[in-house]
Amino acid sequence: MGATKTEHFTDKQNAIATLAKALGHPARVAIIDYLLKVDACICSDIVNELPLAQPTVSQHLKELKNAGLIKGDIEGNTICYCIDEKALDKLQSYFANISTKLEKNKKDCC
Amino acid sequence: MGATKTEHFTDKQNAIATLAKALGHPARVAIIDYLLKVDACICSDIVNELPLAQPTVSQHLKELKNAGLIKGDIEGNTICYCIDEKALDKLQSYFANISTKLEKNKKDCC
DNA sequence: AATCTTTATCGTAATATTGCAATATCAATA
DNA sequence: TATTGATATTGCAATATTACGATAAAGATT
Repeated sequence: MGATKTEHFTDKQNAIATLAKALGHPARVAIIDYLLKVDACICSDIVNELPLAQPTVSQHLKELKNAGLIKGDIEGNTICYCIDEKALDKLQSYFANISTKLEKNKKDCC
Repeated sequence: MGATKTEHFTDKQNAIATLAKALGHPARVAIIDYLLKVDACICSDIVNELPLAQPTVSQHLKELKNAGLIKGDIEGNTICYCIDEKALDKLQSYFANISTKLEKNKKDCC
């Protein structure tokens, strides 16, 4: 085996898992951090910013894009990547919701 | 290769990546969902709840525990797993912070 | 003590991820 | 049009993840 059994879970669970997985690598977290920092959508000095070879960075960008966390527009011979707010909003509200529930329950086991 | 180059990233980036990675599988999202739903720290009917074999569930629980997302206490011959608020708070504030920054920048590229 | 119940571990097969060198692509510029 | 610069793709090696059957461990029950 080795393949995730996605079909047995709800769409929502799969959606969160996909987004979380995309952020499950420090390089990809670093890319998001960088895109937030340079508040214009500066393109890929990302390669210079990261301690990884260009093909590796390109691959990480692709994964972030597939997951919907970033979008990229061609702009001449470079590409302008930027954060896709929708995906991050989804994550934000997911965790905010969890925090609310945890606050309410306030059980003291474990 | 194939091993993540964690040493090149910041502690914070690695910390977020570790937590996100732990949620990067629908079964583990489902486990968190379940622990939230049963508002007592009910133990492992989790196995019955999930479409996976017991050793597989046990492995997923171990990963959530290693990442710090859940904690488990032995209680007789069963184990009481429950959500570790600290980790979820960390995620919640990470994404809340991102949302705030996105709100502020409101750039319209891409 | 023998058995049951619950959970963990081991071993292993299938598959996915990570990383990079080499190469391709393609728009801009000389 | 030949070259440069930015990005993507291919191919491959190393490693990690996912899943589960078999088995182990250990408290509870008979």
